[in-house]
Amino acid sequence: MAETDNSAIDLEIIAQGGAGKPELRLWLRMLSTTKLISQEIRRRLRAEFGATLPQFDLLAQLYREREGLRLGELSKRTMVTNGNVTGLVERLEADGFVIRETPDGDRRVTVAKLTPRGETYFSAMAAAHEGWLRDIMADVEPATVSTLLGEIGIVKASANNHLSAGPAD
Amino acid sequence: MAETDNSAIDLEIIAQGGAGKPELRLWLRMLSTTKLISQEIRRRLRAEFGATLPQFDLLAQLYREREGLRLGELSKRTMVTNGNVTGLVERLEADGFVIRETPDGDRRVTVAKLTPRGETYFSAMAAAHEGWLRDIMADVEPATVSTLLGEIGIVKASANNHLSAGPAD
DNA sequence: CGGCAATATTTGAAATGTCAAAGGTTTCGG
DNA sequence: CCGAAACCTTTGACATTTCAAATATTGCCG
Repeated sequence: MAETDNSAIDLEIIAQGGAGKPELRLWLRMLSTTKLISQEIRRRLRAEFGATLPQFDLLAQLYREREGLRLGELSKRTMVTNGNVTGLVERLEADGFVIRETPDGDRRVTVAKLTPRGETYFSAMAAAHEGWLRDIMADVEPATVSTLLGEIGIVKASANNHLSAGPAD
Repeated sequence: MAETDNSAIDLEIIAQGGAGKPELRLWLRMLSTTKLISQEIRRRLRAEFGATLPQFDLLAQLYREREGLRLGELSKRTMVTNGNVTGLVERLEADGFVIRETPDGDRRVTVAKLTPRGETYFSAMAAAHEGWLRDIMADVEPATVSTLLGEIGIVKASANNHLSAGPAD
């Protein structure tokens, strides 16, 4: 069961002793790796900026679209449910990083956009965030990073084609 | 705005799919892929078994250790915080899938173990779960699965070696 | 013009997630 | 033994998460 991994923190134990089905093993390894890195990023975001990961994600989307985004669009891009976006934007607005406004044309819609303060705040976080990732992946060869980017893309495409709800964007 | 404006210079590309630093792109792709598959698994677990993903994870650990596990050990293996394990086990116990007991030797400890009903329940879920994964990854070549397993292992090892808290024990 | 389906967001209940602080229980040094 | 340190779990405050139901608004069709 020991392969190249001695970590005690390891979801992969679910698989039958490491001899299990390859797809299952791959999934468990992806999941535990992502969880590990997420927790590290979250820890640093919290310690250095007092922010959470979902907040960072949401701000990142708004940073790309200076005109702002409708909440439904934010929901799709961040892969967060509608109801969740409401609460996230509420808290970010309370902190002064975001403002909500309803366009004249369609009063069903709420558009969120960054405030100047939000832009400054996110800029600092983004720079740090990128450095953290280079640090975390410091032992991974550039060629491996490149290969992984493509192969994980294949996995993502496959998953997208086999959703019970039908392919989503 | 003239002189001391160095805040938002080359960060436009952050969080974007097209260009930018390879490590960042890889991370974002890993994250979105994992999120996508997690959501699919969660949907099916809920629809077919009325279970949640964290519950499934926890039961999987107990299934492998028929003698039961201390809550702290469960916390490490599932990568869930201590406080969270308490609530998870509480709900699973209320549903009759798990029992808690305190060993005679050390009354600080709580050990959780599967009930017979819990074993039956988990067996069924595990079988289905494995099938779902083969389905979701149906378009990924076996050779790619194998390559990915190794390369993601490298990423995980690198992350583990660069945790701000020091390597996870 | 009236009504109804489609669209967009909010709300509410329940579960999960974090961290920090508080509770008991051992264990060990003096 | 006694008291302090170490250990294990629970609790509490908050944020995030999902789904489903409720609201609100628009657009279209008859």
